[in-house]
Amino acid sequence: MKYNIDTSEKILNAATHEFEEKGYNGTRMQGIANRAGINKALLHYYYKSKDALFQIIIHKAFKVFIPQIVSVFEEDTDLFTTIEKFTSSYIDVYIKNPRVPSFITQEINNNPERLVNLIQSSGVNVEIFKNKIIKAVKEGQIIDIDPEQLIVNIVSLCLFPFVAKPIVTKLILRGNDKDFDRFMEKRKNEISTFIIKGIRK
Amino acid sequence: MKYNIDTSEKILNAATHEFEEKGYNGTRMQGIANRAGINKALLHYYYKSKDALFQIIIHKAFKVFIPQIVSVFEEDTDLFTTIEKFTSSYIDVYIKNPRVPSFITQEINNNPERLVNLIQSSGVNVEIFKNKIIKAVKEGQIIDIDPEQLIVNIVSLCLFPFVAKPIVTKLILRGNDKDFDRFMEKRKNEISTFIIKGIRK
DNA sequence: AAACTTATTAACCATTTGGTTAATTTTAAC
DNA sequence: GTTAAAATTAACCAAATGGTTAATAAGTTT
Repeated sequence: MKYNIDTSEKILNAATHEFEEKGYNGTRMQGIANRAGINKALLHYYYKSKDALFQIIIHKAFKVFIPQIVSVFEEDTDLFTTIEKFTSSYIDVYIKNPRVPSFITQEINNNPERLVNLIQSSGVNVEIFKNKIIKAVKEGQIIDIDPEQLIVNIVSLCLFPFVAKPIVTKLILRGNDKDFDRFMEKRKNEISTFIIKGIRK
Repeated sequence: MKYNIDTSEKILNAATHEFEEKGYNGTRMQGIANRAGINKALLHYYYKSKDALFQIIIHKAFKVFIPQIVSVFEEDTDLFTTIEKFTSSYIDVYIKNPRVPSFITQEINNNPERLVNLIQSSGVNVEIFKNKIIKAVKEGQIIDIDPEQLIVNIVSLCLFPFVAKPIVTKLILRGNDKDFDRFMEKRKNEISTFIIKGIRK
């Protein structure tokens, strides 16, 4: 026997929660151990250091989420369909993993370099999407919009609500977590209409 | 003489930078002292504790930025003009204070309650804006859009690029800080066109 | 310039924190 | 059932960190 897989998973789950909630600097190894119901020494027995554990978790997060989105870019469909599919599946991923955007946002501040490298090395290629937009402009299908502005628009509309979840929930919706979920579920389908109407000629 | 105003400001500046860059948990009192070119004991002589210092800084940030935006809501202009003015001045504030959105975003994660209270007590009232949207829908000026979705759209489009600045700069623009500034300067004027086209009947 | 207040510092302290050691219990192998 | 490997723990450690103390330097007042 080499490493109890059950304990290993328990730790990884606990650590993921802690890091997502409190960020790297706010997370304590003791806190992870407590949450996993184990001893701090055992934690270090399974994972060398806090940093090593964090690396694994952030890598895992990207391995899971990025590919689903990339595949949408690469499909050979028209721009409108791409936008519809992208927004819908992008929001859907985060409805199921609502703490991830904040986690990533925190990481942007702490270590921008690492994050950029991670995304790049995970095969995201914005150029394909850019070209699709440029083509649509040339063909007169959409208005003359800067492809970079449009991409930022799309990503902003999908991601920001998750990053600012408490503000959206309490200040704008004046509700609770359930109201937020409903709001995002509705958004998942509506957002592409808004975007497409904003660029269609 | 009670407290050297110069030293006091030096500390506040240093602390603001540190907190903005590293977040509450990542910031060290020694780091602030170093940056201010003083001794750690003097830091505590001027500001009771790390938390007290942080409170002052986050309050100050809100006192400065919120009122400018609220005033736009309250003006008695039509919806389209309101959107134009809001997006333009909102983005402009952050072009001049680009680290603030990340700072606030970190605070959302650490202490959502405090942030929501702070915003509410600083007089932001979304209802005025909501009503303006509802009225525009009724009068057939814009399509039948959920006012909450529209507000989130507007805020997302303005704020998210700042929160994800490194990603936008390196991954989408494939440039540097200057490219980002140019991008946002252009965005300041273009974004309202996109929004209004997206809702106009 | 003496007396007093304010500003600044070096040295110190208690607690927290990531990480280690060495011993103990559990599991698997023979 | 004995032995070896793996899993788990209690106790410990050094460095970092927020904060304090007590002494000194710089200004003000009279």
